[in-house]
Amino acid sequence: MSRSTFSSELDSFDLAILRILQNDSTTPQREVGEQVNLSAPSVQRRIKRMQRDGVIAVQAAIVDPARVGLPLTIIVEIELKAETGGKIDEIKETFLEAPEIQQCYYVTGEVDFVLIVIVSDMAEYEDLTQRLFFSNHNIRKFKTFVTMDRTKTNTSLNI
Amino acid sequence: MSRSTFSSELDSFDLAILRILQNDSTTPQREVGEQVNLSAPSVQRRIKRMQRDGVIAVQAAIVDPARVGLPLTIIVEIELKAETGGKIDEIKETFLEAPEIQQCYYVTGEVDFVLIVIVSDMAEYEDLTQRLFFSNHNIRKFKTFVTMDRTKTNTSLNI
DNA sequence: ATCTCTCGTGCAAGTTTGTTTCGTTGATTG
DNA sequence: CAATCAACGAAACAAACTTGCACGAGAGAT
Repeated sequence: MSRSTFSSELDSFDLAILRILQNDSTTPQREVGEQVNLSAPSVQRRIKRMQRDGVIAVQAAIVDPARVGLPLTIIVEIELKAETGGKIDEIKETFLEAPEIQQCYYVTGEVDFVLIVIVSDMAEYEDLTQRLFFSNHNIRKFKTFVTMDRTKTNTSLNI
Repeated sequence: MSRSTFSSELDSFDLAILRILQNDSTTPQREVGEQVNLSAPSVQRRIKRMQRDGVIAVQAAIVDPARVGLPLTIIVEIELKAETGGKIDEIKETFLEAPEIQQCYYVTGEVDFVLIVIVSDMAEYEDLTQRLFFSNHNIRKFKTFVTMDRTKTNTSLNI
């Protein structure tokens, strides 16, 4: 089995390694190697390359928000004003800077952005809406969905 | 500084450790210790406990979906039929089992579920809608938002 | 076909990190 | 005040990571 000439291409070994690490990144390289039939150094070189190339974005500890005082997950749909053309990047930047906004998607359809916000209580969310939504003249309106249950919050992909 | 008598409570050391690990879980315990003013064994004991107690859900490699052949992120809003009361758990189970569904939130408001789906192309998404949405008689309707840009897909919390 | 260049590999040695042990300290309680 | 308990750090130890090196397979050129 051989690697493509493009360094950014992944072969079946790389995918097998990713399948393991996206479920548990603490798995020792030796054990990963055993599962994919590769030596530990080889596994390490592949991981290093995938980190360098951005295939692996980060290795992170995923924290349960309810256990650190952030029991409220809120999904927000944002609709911009029609004439808001060149200000998209500006709005994205605003959302990127807000630590309460965990995820932000720029979407097609009836709305323009979908946000996932994680806060400690409704007061904090109200404060956020004042700072980021009501005071932003490019936002026509927004809709709030309070989540009752975080049924599934995976980080792994179907690879 | 002391720990509460409840083993599941977190003190400021624990939070400091989490702040580091949720951004980079490969940080050596020794280095974490230096940053929070604790010895490496102490850091380790706290990490172990937080893993055991579920404060740290998993440590995972976060993979860029576009780099592994999954360039399409789709957000789906699902509205159930009114009489669908006791079948919520059944529907949740369906979503939990589907590997293309990365996230699922059960929400209040105009819709009942918000899903984040990651697939390779529209054909795969259409297939998913047939299998999970159209064939499910508890679903009244669903709305699809195709994302143009994954502006922010953090896993870290504002702690 | 043969040569050569490149790339990835495994092994082994060396380095760093993670883990366990053990004695001490400080706070709490009887 | 003594006993108890929980958490700590230093040191010893085990495991994992990292690096250097030589080998072998595949690609391209002659």
